[in-house]
Amino acid sequence: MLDIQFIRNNSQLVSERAKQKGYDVDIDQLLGFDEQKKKILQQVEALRQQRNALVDATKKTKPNPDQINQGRDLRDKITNLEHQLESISREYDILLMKVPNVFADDVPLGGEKDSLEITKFGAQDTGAQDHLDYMISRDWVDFERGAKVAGSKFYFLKGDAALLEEAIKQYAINFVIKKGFLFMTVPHMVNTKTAVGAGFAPKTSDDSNEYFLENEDLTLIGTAEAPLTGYHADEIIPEKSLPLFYVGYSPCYRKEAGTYGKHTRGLFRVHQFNKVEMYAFCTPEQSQSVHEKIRGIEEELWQSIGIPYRVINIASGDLGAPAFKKYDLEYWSKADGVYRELTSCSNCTDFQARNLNIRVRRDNGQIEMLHTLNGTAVALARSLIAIIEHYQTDDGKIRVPDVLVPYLGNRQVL
RNA sequence: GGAGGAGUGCAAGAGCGGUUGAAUUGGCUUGUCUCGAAAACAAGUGUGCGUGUUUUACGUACCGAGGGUUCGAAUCCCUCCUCCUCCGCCA
Repeated sequence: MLDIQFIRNNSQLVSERAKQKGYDVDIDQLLGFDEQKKKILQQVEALRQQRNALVDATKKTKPNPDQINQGRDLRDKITNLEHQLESISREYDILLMKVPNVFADDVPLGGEKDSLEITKFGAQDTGAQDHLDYMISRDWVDFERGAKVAGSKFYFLKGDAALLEEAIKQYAINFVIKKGFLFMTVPHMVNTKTAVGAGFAPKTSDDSNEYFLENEDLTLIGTAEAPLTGYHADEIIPEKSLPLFYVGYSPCYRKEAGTYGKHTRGLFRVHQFNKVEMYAFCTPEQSQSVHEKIRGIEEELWQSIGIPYRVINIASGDLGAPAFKKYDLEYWSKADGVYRELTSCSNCTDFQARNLNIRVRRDNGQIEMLHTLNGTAVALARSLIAIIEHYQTDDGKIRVPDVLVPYLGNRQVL
């Protein structure tokens, strides 16, 4: 969520940015609730003050009947006002949670097509066999049996494809560790507080991309970003220990309902995939450079694997609620002759941090919200697509990218 | 899953209806002392919200979470969560 103080002082901007992100929120109504809430709170506190004074006066002696009656009267008034406060607070909270983060000045306005290309790597060759056809021909993937045991868009990876996935994972984790990130495994389910705090839809929402567990306050994670965001919830971190860099590995579960019209062939959009995710906690003044650093790691990593790509600065309408700025790295599909999303990194500024109460204690003792950032190192299913499209040999094999050779028992070809 | 115990400030740990925002000890910060350090001594040391002459101040809330009882709750009652011990089960 945003800081109410910030919304009070910048209501025009917040309202405009929300619209440009494609969110419909009534800032004036929110500020109205804010005013009412404040007014009632002041009344409640004045009454509490009276009550405390009364109690104070009767500390040494037993209260007389008159004082007890006064106390009863105060109690009833306070209870009554507290109920009012509670109901207004509820509406206020709902509205406040709906306000999306603002975004950076250099974020292009508009929708998916308005995202701006920033940089490009490698050639835009064509003529590769489609990954799904190829993998089926090698008996590397089985969607039919995936559907049998779970449902459509579930799959088994088999043989060398599964080994290749493990190799990419190991390579990526080691790559990112060398950049100063601490490797962690994470819970694959999170409670509602954590899920919503990280910016994911709650169970009550009907357009959620998440899987929920019956009779439990648990959501299957769609990304390790969720547990990693919650890792430092309700903590105050000393300034000198920031920035903190973590890299998590986890499966990602996504319903992907209502993805009609989106590219869904093969492994590109599935209900479950594995991902190596970078995460950072830092001070507000560090977050821009940390964002560039994470983007730089993604580029370096994918260059080292030898996959052509471009980086785009995501347009406002595609940013989502938490992101202040987002880069996507899109690999060049040699089979289809288009760029497609491979990784993504976002600066969420203090939006997630405020939800989960994650703060920094400055060297001078001051306390404020810190900033959080996340970025994909490798999303394994899509990584397989990219490699299989770009490393097909003339005799129908897959040449192993040089950097992955040590992770495949020194095999050069699969 | 069953039985029992416990959750208090940075940490350990007291308090079990009013004098407790919270004893005591340790940690940390500052000061005295010292060439410096240690030791000793002294003082300080939470967070949110609101008000204000917005650096000193005042009010209010917070003792796992949420409800309740009461004139008054860290203290009593209820529900939930977490941790520990024992039993069961199990990779």
